[in-house]
Amino acid sequence: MPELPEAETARRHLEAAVTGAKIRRVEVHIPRSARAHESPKELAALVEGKKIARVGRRGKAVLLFLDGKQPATLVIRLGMSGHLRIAKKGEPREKHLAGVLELAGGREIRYVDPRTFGQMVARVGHDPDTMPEFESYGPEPLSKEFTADYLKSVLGHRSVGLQVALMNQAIVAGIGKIYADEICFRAGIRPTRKVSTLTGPMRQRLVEATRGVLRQAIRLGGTTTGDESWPYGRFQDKLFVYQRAGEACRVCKTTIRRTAMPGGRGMHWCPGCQR
DNA sequence: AGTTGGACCTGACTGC
DNA sequence: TGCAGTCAGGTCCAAC
Repeated sequence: MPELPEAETARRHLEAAVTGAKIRRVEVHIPRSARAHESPKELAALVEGKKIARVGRRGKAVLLFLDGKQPATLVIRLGMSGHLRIAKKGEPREKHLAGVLELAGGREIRYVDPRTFGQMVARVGHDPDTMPEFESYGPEPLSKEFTADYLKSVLGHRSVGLQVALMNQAIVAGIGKIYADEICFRAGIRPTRKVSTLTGPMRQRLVEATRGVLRQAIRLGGTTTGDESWPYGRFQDKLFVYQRAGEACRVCKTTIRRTAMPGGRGMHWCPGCQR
């Protein structure tokens, strides 16, 4: 499921392959994937005929910065099964092909999204901070703004558990279930711990664990899980707790537990390593 | 305001 | 073998 490291891997892939390319035409095959727009035509009108000046990222979203008469940005939110690939025009269509960006020269960027939780949104301008998608977003976890002091200011008065807080995009952008579990493990803190009770050293460990886990995952191309929608990753071999309930902790041999979190979803953690 | 839970969606998996 | 039921989770929205 694409979180920050998977979005960053996709960003780097696209940056190398399509920077400078012109988008001739946009096709929307799953209308729901353009649901932020009145119609797919509105999306196409903002994108067609423009050049990909740069490929960026904000949280879990990939951003295509487009130059033309009216500069614009195509925001691609991958949802939980979204996947971007470069194809040659005429290659067989994927089963859940949601959208196609046809490039000058016979290639195309294909956006495939079986569960259709993701979407493509075109916005005017190049500044993510002006776009409704990112209005409430917190800092990038790999930026200088993400510090122990910042965490103190934003978590001090909250009663939610740590894993829920890490997945809140308004607190920090780009973290989902896999990395929230792994960050809590590496920081040595239980995912259920109420964030208002975190100590100063714990907040410092969280900042370091977040950076360490995300950087390593980016280096390894993200995480590939069972549903093969993300074929690039090697971080799955480095997981300590995510989807390892019932198995022995790789550090202390304690059995990894799965505990239901609000919403009925599970969090994975090691009773031996996490306090 | 912060928190919780349901809804959206499809493929993979489980159990009969 | 096949079919129904359950789970997975990013994000939004309604309700407490």
